Amino acid sequence: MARANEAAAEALREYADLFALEGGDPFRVRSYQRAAKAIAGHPEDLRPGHARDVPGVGSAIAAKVEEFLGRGGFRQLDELRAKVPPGVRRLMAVPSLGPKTALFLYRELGIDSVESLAQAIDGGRLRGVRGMGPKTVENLRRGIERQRQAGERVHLGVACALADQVVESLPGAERVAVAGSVRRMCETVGDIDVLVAGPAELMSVFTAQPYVAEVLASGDDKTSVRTEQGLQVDLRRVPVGSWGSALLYFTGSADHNVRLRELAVRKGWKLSEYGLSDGDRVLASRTEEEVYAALGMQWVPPPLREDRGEVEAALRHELPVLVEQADLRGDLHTHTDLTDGIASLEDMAAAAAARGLAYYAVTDHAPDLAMQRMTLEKALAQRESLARLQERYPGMRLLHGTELNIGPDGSVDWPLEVLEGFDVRVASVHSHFTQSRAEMTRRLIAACENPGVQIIGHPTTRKIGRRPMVDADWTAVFQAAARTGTVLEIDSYPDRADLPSDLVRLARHQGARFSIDSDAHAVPHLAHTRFGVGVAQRAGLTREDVVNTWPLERLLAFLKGSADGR
DNA sequence: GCCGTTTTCGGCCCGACTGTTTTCAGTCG
Repeated sequence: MARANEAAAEALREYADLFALEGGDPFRVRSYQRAAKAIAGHPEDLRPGHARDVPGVGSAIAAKVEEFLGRGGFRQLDELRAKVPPGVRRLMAVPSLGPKTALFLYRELGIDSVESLAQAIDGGRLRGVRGMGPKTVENLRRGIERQRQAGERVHLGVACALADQVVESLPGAERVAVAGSVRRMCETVGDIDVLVAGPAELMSVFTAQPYVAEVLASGDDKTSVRTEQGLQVDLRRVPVGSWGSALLYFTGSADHNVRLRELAVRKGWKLSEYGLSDGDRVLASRTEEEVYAALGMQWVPPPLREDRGEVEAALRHELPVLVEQADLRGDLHTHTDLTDGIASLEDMAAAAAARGLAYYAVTDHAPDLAMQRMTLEKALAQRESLARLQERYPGMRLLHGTELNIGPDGSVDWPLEVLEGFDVRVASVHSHFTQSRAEMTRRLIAACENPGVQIIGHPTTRKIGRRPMVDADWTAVFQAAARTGTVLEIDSYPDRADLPSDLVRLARHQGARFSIDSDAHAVPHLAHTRFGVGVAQRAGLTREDVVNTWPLERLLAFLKGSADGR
């Protein structure tokens, strides 16, 4: 993936933040933000001399990017960094705290970090300060609390990118694999575990990598570092002969491992990272499959290794055949630059075809989300463009869809006769997140019962580390979804992972079906479905549970039938 | 700072919500 793009985009995001903090022109701030978004979402790697090829990058930003590609920074960024302490920028990450307030707190009260803000709140120093009423202070306190709960953990998208980078930086290894919570596809990750087999020099290769900020500990068999972004990475070197048992041990979860060790003990054996052994005799160690087989079990896919019934199922040889990314035949929730995507309809469709999809729904936002400036006329014009574009893709069916807005009362943008003109109708909550449980439950059930609604998009609306899930009686909502044949989305965006896997389990128990969608706003986002598949696997979903693994005809019949049946 | 069937200057996603305010500023999607 385009690593230079992400680094350059992050530099521009930082510059936009610092520029905003300095009171810079908001339109210029937005230009930097837009350029960052466009660069991050650009399907091609940035190359020197080609920054201007990215839409939204003009001559001024191109010059900054070119300088960044050359030396990892640019002059204007350096100057602003010298003026504004990094902690002040981090203040802006506190929900409800923007640039104006951050600068005010810094200038007037000397608050230059989230920590000093927390101290100021606890010490009552904000009392009586202009604009800092009790509710504002309480909101800030809660925002800081929410950040702390997310703690040092990052979402899986960040963790996977770093883990991939670590693996690629160790080409001298005989074997290398990511273990731990990343391998289990946990929605958030506290540290990254990587396993290698090979010479001891790999450790010094590792500590010399540019992403390493600090070496916490380093020996021949285990090295721990902290990266620039604050994440800890543990690299463990194991003998190739015990690769399987080591991978098993370091993949976890701890609870799963405990259960396996108990099984071994019951047979009079011992299981450790070095192997499954009977006294001095090693029974299995080279591969995970051998170890599980020796214990009389099926190999357990890592996303299931949480001691939530998978051990028993594996002993009975009744593990589900989990849905995989290759099973996805289509994507039912994507955007274009007609609303808030950054790529054209043509480019998104081409990328979808290149991914081998059999069907692809374009679901731009509907008019009730006013910021998107959508109109029925625009939607109908898009439908015509889509029909013309279809001729280019005999192997892929283009579906015209929409992402509706579920209003506070559960209603959506258009009347049924308009909705029926769309092949795919996703409906999502985008506002009024703080309704009571009773109101939110009624709202979501009303959406399920609307015959024009086929899929509920990102049902909880959470954003990891930023916004909690809305409060609803999920059992009641999922029962309504099952009863009406309304599909529940697993939004694959790694900072959403929404539904979360625990709720997917609950919903499946109620008989609901799911779609695993990218919610792509740019070409590279189409690949995010790997994360959505991880959520589904952790919940034990099979192909049958996921409607966009189905052949198109079956999918369309299901969507239509569920609408008719209400 | 970007961009151009509104076109080389003058717009730029726009409205709602929140908490504070006495007429509005900041934040968010």
